[in-house]
Amino acid sequence: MTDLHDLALLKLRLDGQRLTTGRQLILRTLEEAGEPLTIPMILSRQPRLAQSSVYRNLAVLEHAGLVSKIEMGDEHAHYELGEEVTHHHHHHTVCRNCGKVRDVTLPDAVEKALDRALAQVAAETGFVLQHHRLDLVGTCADSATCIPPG
Amino acid sequence: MTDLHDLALLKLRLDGQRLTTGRQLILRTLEEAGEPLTIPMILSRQPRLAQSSVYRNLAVLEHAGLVSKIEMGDEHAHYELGEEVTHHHHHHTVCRNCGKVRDVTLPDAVEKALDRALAQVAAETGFVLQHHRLDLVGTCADSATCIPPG
DNA sequence: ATTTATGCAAATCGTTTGCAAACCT
DNA sequence: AGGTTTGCAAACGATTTGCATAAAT
Repeated sequence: MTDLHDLALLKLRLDGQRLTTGRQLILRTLEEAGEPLTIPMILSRQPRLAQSSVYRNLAVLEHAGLVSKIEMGDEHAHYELGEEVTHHHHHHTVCRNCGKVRDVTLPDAVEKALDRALAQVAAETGFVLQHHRLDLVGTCADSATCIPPG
Repeated sequence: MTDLHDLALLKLRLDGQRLTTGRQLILRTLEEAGEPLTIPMILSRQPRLAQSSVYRNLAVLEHAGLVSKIEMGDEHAHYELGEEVTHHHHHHTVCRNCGKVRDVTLPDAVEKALDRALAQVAAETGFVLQHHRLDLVGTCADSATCIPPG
């Protein structure tokens, strides 16, 4: 895996953006977490960061393709390093009880068959397919750690 | 297809709820639309309805399994008749330009293979899978009717 | 010196809620 | 007469924005 700092520098430059201290800190926080984080989670791990700057910087990082935003209805959106950074195509499980979002990977054969079927359906309707999102909705395995927020 | 009124009466009764005029009107509006509607769309089609009552009633109808809510990040949520009402298993295309949400159906074989793969993945991680959501993200075919909101 | 980023506080906007009046599929 | 639903207006909460200050990977 390419060094995150260098890749970030490159991708931000392509967008005419700088790799500031705050942006680096956000990227490192997401990298270390290894799972999707909400903004309150990022802020609690990095109290020096200002909330509004995190919102703004995540938008910049998302636009540069470094971060991907996972929106799950009403609660806080989750953020993680983008697939171009992690080289890891995946989907998400979402716990309806505690709200936790985790990465899951499908067998390659299934993913390919799905891609083909979606391209086919899109072609039939004329829809211009850019990508798809697949979420597994259910509840956590371990009720000891599955505690609703608030 | 069972008559919507009777099915609604039944399902709401099971939830200890009444089928009021407003709830009927919402259900008929969704039925006639034949596609997912946002609350502003429902209100513009039925100006007699009060916004807060529509929010409350959609929550009641969703709980009774008559309506399903489609949440797409920041914008208004979309609502449509539930699959138990329409007997029509499907997913959604979402236009990144105009925000429109449309129903799409996958070939049965693909859907079954996907179900199997997801059950397998869930079993491996212990996640208790209830259902999945699959969205095709892209842009509308017809640029003449694909106009961003606002 | 100039441009861009930051941090605070205020504004936005979809949605929810309190409460008194209306309803009674 | 009793419990539910409605409609209005106010509250909520995640996110965005205005503006003056501070950096400047």
